[in-house]
Amino acid sequence: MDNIRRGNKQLIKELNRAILINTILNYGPVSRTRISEITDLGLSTVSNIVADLIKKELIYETGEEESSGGRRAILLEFNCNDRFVLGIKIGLDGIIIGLVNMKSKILDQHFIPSPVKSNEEIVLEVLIRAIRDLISKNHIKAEKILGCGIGVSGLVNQKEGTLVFSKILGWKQIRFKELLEKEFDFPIFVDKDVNVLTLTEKRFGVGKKINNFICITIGKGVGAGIVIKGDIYHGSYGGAGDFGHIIIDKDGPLCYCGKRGCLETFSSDQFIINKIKEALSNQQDTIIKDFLKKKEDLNSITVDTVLEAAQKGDVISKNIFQEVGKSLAIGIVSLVSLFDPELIVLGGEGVKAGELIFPTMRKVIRDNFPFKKEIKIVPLQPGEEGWIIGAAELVLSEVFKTPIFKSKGKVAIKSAFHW
Amino acid sequence: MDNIRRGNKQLIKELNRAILINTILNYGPVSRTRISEITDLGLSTVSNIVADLIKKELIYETGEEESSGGRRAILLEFNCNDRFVLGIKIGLDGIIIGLVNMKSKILDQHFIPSPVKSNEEIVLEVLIRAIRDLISKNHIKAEKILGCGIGVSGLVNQKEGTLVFSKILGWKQIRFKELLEKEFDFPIFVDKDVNVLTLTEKRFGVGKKINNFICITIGKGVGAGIVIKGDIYHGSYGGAGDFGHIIIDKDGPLCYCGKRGCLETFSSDQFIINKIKEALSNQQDTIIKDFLKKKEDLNSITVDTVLEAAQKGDVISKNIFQEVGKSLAIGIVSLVSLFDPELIVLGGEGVKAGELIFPTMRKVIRDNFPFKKEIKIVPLQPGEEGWIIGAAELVLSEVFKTPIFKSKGKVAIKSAFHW
DNA sequence: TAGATACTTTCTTCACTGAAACAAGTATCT
DNA sequence: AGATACTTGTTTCAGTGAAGAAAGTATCTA
Repeated sequence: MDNIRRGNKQLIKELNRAILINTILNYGPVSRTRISEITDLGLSTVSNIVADLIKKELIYETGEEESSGGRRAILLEFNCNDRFVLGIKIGLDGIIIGLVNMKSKILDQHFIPSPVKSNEEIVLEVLIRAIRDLISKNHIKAEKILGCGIGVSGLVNQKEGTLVFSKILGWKQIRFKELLEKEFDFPIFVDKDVNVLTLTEKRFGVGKKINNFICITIGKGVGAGIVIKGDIYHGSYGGAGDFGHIIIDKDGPLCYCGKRGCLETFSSDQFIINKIKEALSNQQDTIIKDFLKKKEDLNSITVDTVLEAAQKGDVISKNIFQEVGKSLAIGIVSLVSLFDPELIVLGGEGVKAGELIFPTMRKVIRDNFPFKKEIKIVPLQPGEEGWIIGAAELVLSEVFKTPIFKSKGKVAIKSAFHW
Repeated sequence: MDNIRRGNKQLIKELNRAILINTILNYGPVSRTRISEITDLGLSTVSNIVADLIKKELIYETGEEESSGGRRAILLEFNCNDRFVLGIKIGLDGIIIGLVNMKSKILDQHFIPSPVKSNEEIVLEVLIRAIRDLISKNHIKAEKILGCGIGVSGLVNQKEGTLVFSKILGWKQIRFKELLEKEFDFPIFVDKDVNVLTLTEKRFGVGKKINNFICITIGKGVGAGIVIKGDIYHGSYGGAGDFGHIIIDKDGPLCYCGKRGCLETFSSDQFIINKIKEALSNQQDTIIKDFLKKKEDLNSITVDTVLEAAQKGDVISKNIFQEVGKSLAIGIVSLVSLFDPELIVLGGEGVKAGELIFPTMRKVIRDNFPFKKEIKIVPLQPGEEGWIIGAAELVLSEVFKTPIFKSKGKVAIKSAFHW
């Protein structure tokens, strides 16, 4: 209540423009009359606002509809290629950068191999060059870029736009926002990679119309993006959704995070590798042996090695994935108890092993909720687009944010509703 | 965005009235000029709205302030005793019912001993009589009652206003809303007891200015009320916050809920009783023996018995409480990993044993987060007011809800901003 | 040409706004 | 004590500009 703007003509104006633009985004191409019907705004009001928005080049007329017995309707469309957004995903393998239009369509994307194990300066240098290259290659004026969103693995301070710490990347304290904003004239937004992927699912994917859901990523680590009442939930200090570090075994083994019995100690890539190494050193019968050139070459084993073995029918390997499935299920059971979500989405590298993990996982979940009707669990198609679109969405969601709330402090980005 | 009202004069009007009433509620008694400063509304606007609200008897002038060098300010106050709300808490021991004014002050309250193990009809009958008695005893016209909030232990369907199932009360499928609304002309709101208590803390207690926090109740069961972005989070099906049934030991003992290793199997009243019985049957040395008249009278042991023993220094009993503390800590660690809240509040019967439980709990939490700065954990004073105020708040929060959102379906309650 | 549908123009309404007027006090000087 | 200046709080009133209503225009079909 306290953070709501007072009512005056300015608010009405912005609000109705927001409603109108959103209607065109969702229903477009669409006529004035139809907009009036959908939004319940007066026809003259719609006409006036439309005229204003056309003048400002935010929308444009794009032909006529078939007649339905009278004058043909003039269709309106959002001018989504007038300005652009950059979406960046920083991963262990490298950086993916994409140019995205205002309707979240990827226009161009590039991959820059990893500058991992680098320090702040080098990472930033690579990013700056990548951004400049992308902009110039697409012949876009820099002032047409609305902003840049970055998704990165680790603990992120959203407000400061810094990566506080990332175990996987081996980085800490990288001031993306501050340093990139020095270089460019558009705002930078940073968030955890899981949250970025979750955002994509919320806006365009399986979570589109769902208010409360959780998107779990399985891979090097285990994380979760939490959507509550339609928004990503970050927690008070940005650390929410640390699904990999809930405790599923109170007297379990020590985790690198300092706790005991974390889910991640039973389900991450490292767990799989450790398990298979253990099996090998116990002389257990697994075809992984045949994969190794030298017998001692244990360090060359990756999750993909084990996955391949399991897919070829190796029992030991299959069992390991099943065990991962069981542990994930235990974690999900707790998630469901706490969040009671409508949907759980599974993403990340780990879905590649889905066939091996999910059946056990689903079974354990079912067994644990005998009185509850089946919980909707949907695996995601792997791919890079999700990350880019989500990162770009960090910017777009700000641009198209409902103009009802007071903006405290200096405004990071100008809302589309008073361009 | 889709659920936001379109901008027009009506919205401006309601919005500014809402802002003004809220300002008076928060800062009152307060002058027109001060309201203008706080809200940023024009002075003439404030005067106009005030005149309107005085006419509608929502606010009134209540004397003058000391002069600060000029004309004395006329103070305005919210007319909080013009209408009333009922708050009911249904517990194992009985029903507490309270008459609450619009500023959440309890004006009268009564206790009706338990109709537990009764069927739907009897429970409803008792409630109806209790409500009638309270209203007539206080000489209040029924039309002055805005609504009635009910807090009850168990799984609640908020929308339907039903208790779906309660293990503790042994009830299922009680249609509070439907049946009580047949009897009375005001709307009924039902929520889980934990959420009701949490609501009180959010509005008036330690959580007042905190956006994200969790309120844990310890007692017959273990539950949690979750506050996210200032609102209680219910989950998609009303089951969120089932903290007692997160899994802290994946291979732990079977819980009555059908899962294995639930927190509640390590921390509820039943756990404490079972543990002490076990100790007694193992002939361990505890002064509880002396408490029992007959040696075999094991079933007379309650948590209070064990608590008394522990407070008298009984080592076995003390250890049990410490074990509870440890298990709760493990659960809280997972909560923190998932929610990253600013604050954790501890309430419920269990706080009586706080001295025995909390030190261990805090230590285990600290040990588990070596890299994290201390987490704020605040125990609550036990008492009944919290339940009543929270239950009443279920109604008041609807009455004073920000008038920005579209109300879908038929409106449950008329907002104060267009009385 | 009648009827339907889409859009535009013109005019009205009404809640906020800001400036000025008014009201009622304090401070200070004679 | 009375006059004057200043301060603070409230009301009045003309003005603004957004939505909205109604009437008019444009364009299509049958």
